[in-house]
Amino acid sequence: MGKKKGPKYNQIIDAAVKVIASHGYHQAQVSKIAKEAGVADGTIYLYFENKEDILTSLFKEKMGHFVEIIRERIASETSVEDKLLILVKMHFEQLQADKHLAIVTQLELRQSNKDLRLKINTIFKNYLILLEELLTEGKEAGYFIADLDNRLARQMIFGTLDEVVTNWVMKDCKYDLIASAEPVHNLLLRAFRA
Amino acid sequence: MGKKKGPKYNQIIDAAVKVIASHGYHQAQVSKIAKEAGVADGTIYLYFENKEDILTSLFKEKMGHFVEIIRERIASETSVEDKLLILVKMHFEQLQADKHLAIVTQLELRQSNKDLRLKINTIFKNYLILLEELLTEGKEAGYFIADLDNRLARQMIFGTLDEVVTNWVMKDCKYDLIASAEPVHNLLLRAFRA
Amino acid sequence: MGKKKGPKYNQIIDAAVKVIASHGYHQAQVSKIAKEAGVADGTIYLYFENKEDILTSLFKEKMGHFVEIIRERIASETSVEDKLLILVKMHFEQLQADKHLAIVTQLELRQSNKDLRLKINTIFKNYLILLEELLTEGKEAGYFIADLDNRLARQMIFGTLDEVVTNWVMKDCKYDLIASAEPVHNLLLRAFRA
Amino acid sequence: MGKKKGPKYNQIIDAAVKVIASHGYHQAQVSKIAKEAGVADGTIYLYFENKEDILTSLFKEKMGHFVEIIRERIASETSVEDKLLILVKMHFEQLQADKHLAIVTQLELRQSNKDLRLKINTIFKNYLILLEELLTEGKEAGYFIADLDNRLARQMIFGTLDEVVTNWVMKDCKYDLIASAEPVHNLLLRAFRA
DNA sequence: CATGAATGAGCATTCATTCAT
DNA sequence: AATGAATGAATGCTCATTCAT
Repeated sequence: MGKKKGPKYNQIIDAAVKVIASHGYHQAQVSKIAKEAGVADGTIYLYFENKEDILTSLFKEKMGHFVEIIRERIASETSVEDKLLILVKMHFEQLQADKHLAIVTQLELRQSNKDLRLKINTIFKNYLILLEELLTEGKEAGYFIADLDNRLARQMIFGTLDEVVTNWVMKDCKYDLIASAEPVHNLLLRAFRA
Repeated sequence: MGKKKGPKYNQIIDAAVKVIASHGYHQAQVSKIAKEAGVADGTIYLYFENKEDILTSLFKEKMGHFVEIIRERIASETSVEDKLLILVKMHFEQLQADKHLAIVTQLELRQSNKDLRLKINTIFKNYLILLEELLTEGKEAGYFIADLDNRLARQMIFGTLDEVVTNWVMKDCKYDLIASAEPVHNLLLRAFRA
Repeated sequence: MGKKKGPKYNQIIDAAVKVIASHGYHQAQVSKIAKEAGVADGTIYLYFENKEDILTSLFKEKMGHFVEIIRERIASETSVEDKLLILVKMHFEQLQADKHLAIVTQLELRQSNKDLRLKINTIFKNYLILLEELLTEGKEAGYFIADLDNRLARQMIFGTLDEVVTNWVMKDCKYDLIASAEPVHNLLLRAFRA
Repeated sequence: MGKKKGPKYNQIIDAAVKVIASHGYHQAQVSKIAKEAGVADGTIYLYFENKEDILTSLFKEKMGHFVEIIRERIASETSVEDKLLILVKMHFEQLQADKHLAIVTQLELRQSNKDLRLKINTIFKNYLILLEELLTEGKEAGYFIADLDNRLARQMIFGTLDEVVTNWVMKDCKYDLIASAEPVHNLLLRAFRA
């Protein structure tokens, strides 16, 4: 069981996103996802351990590269300030690019049980590491205040971005999220700048 | 049905907090709450419409005054900066004072369905209003930058505080949350200060 | 318990008829009957053994004299044919006179469990005895065919009257039931007349 | 849901008849029916929408053809009198042939709520239509009195047959019901014959 | 690989009845 | 006598998961 790969693996994940986004987490039964994916209920279990595994995998597949993409794009920048701007922009861009996914990750998946949420947090660890690297780099370069508490600053960045996105999703994604990137970036810089 | 009042009303709510905190949202059956409260299952329904009503009431009773208390305490301060410090401190204090409640509000209740979460958000509206008042006051007094975007700043404050508390809860509340109040306050002030 | 008499006894029975007629058998909770009667739930149990006892008593009180009244009125007639006409007329009259009661006895009370219905049948026994007496009298007087099977004839009379009344109730009692008395009487006589 | 077909569909209906007949309507829990049918509780819901659907289907399956069978058998007769005799005989025969079913339809199913009973009545409508056709035919052929009221006559036939069967069921089906067909037929004919 | 029929544990809620006041 | 708050047993239905085909 749980043999990943094969085209059905992605079919099922995409079906899950679609079903959860349109019916909500609690109405996303395995049979509904199977139907949407065009496979039999049992087939799901050839690709995933159990229902929770679909959701965790969904998160990994869709958000796993999230950090890598940002990290790569940032590498070519020299200034920490620009790096942070890129990060904020890309965070917003990636979620605005797939509104179904935004609904799923910001609202629906948070209704999952604690275990699932813990696994999701694991995936975020790389994001947190990236944030701390950025903060350290900023401090070492003398751009950020020397005694900035990395954990706190990281929580401020992530908390702010997450709250901004969640508010946007709750307003039905009907305004331009990316337009908020620069103002948010400015506010964060003001907080951290030496 | 749903005649609030009577000591049992509070007994049941306290039992719900305890049961949810120790068993988790999805393992908090009505019968378990009743047993913990020392009443019969049916008695629950003399005080609450249904299970969701227990949770909404729990939130209203425990968090409803949250904002009022902060607002009153803040009224006696003159400086906006001090007001914000009080707010951050009290936010942390109230949650650290009842760790069970912190677990319930930061982790467990967020697993509830969309309807319940919408009701919970309604209760938060007053908090957001208070935050915006504070921001406006700060701008008018010339303490905060004149073109500060209220919505963004409010999202930064709430997002940061919420993320800080959630991280603390996920680390089993084992360090002093209140100690973070001043550093958080400093960071926020840096971001907003003219 | 079950001490009959006292004005509340009748209050409760009348309330039961009203509640059952307007809300239906399955929505006639004891608490609803108590409220309608203007007494506390517990008071019901000072006058009745249990819920079933309310219904049986209701039937006894309202239908118990049914047969006696008919029997008395019939006594003064000499012809069996006229006696049967009186019986049919009075059967229809008594039910048309209290439509609430007609709904309760023809439709709602038949949803009760088998035990209750058996008790109700006991009350009807006197009616069946009266019918058989009439049939025997008719046969002895030579009006009715000599080899008329009393049981069958009794079932025909009761089955027909009951079906006619039930159809009338199901049509919302909106036509004149008593007008059917003579035609029904004629048909029955044709069947039995020597 | 509710995909009729498959042997289990009939297994479940037969189990329902058996369970209701032996335990009574109010003690016929879904789990009891499932156990009797030799399937899991959940399997019931692959074949029926809900519990009420089991009972309605039971009635349709077992009584739905009742009228058709009588109608077909009657078609080959020429005399109205013989047709009526066939009808009475077959009515009794079909119920005597399955005593469990007789108990269920004459006693238990009448305890069901109004909705279910309305659905049951719909099924009976064809029976009433058949009766009226027979009466009209008899009048046109000059066998029955010209001014016979169809509705009344129909109520007399149905009321009588139903009462005869119900009495038989309440006497535990311990005498021969079919033996009553001819006497009942004679009585009815006497009532209607010109 | 794929199917989908079958499984069966799990739970919120109602309401007749009691009994301390 | 009268109250009404408290009781707690009882049950239809869902849905993640399995396994024979």
